[in-house]
Amino acid sequence: MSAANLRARVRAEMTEEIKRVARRHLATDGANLSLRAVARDLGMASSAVYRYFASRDELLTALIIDAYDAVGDAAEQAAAAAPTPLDKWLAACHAARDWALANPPEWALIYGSPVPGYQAPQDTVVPATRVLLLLGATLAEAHRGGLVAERSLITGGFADELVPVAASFYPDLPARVVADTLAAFFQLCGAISAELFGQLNKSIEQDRRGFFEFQMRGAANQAGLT
Amino acid sequence: MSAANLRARVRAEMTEEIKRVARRHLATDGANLSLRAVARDLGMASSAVYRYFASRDELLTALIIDAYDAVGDAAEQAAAAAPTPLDKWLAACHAARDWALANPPEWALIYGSPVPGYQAPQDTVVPATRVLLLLGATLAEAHRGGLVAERSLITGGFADELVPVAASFYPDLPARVVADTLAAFFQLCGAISAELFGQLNKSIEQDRRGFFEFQMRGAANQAGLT
DNA sequence: CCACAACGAGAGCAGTGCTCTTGCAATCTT
DNA sequence: AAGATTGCAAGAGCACTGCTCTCGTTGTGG
Repeated sequence: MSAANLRARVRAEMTEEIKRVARRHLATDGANLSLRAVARDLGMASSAVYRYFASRDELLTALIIDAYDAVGDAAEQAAAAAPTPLDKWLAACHAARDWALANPPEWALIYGSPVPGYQAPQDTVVPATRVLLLLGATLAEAHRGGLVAERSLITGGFADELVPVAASFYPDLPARVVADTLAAFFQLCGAISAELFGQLNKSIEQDRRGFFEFQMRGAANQAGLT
Repeated sequence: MSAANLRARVRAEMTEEIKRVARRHLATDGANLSLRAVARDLGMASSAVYRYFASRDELLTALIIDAYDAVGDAAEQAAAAAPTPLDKWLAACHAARDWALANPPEWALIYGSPVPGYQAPQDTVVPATRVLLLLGATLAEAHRGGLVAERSLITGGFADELVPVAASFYPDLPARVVADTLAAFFQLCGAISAELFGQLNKSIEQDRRGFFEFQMRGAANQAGLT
């Protein structure tokens, strides 16, 4: 049955090869990468690429899902290797930052401004939440272990909206901690994007990692994790 | 001498008109707006636009500077009308968010992923720092009034890098507060971008403003401002 | 063995940023 | 006021883009 697999195998390899070259082009062209340029690099006609991806957006979607999974993998592995919840927290944050620094255009693709005219399909929402869920799981573990300090209750309607959404993942987590998880995740994204997109242009050159950890310790502290 | 002003006046109006139409196109096309489409909307040849902006990037730069100034104005005015430092802080944050919600593509232009191939010229750095400087000034004022709580000293080389940069703006502000100002600014950007770019897609629908204020109060609290 | 589906290549369409040339109107100089 | 100069708008054109269609070819399942 090797003959039966030939086409499928070649197709899979070709798909991966296209994505690899597209990732390379992402570095220079950003979100508006040129399908023709990718095809040219592969020595094939541009129309042939459409046998593998129905449109440029579909190729972008594949890259986006891969990126979400890559940063999710990195963060989860780093967290798994750390002993305490706070260590897991910091390890996950650093892993996300390290991945972003190693793959800037892909970070921009998933956490930067949305590509104009591109509508993210449903396939992307699950991988997109992995890092957030990891932070939440870390906080939930710490909460079960009594490591999350109590703080003032939150006021406002957003807590009532947030709890039912989080209930399926962390049934026993108070609304305040859920809100802090989401806030911390946004802070993580903000810190990495700011560094990556040049917001702290010349203010900190050397110890950017230290400043990042300062911020993430602040986020953990704000959530009550010590 | 009205004749002498005619050309200059028409040119200024035309420049403003081009930017206005370009801003409108920004909403649909994002950063890769079409100069030809802008020209078409204005009823002129695409080549004529090049009399006003040497390239698409130069037009983008003009829009970026305008956007920085607009959000800076909004935040400064809001802060000026507030009594206490914490009120100023929250007012500035809400003003920035309100502006972003009213002008999403322009927010994406300045705080989203950088436009591929676009190198921000030097003209943009001063207006880009206005909101950050406003947060710093608010904290500095609170610090002079003894309203900033003392916290643990920061460790790491980033403090030594940060202080000389901040010294020209806030001579008497401790390194810890400077670091918290920068962190808070990143948190502000992260919170707005996350909301705007769809990160909290379906988790909070109604009280997004409340959740934003929750985050910004957290940032202020983290900086020691109560 | 053969029908069929998958595939690659090429031409073609409408659109893009940008340049160059051409003609015209406004401004400055004498 | 006449002439020189400059600013401006328009059009053609180049190289590029995403995408579609058609046409041979080649691997695959019945």
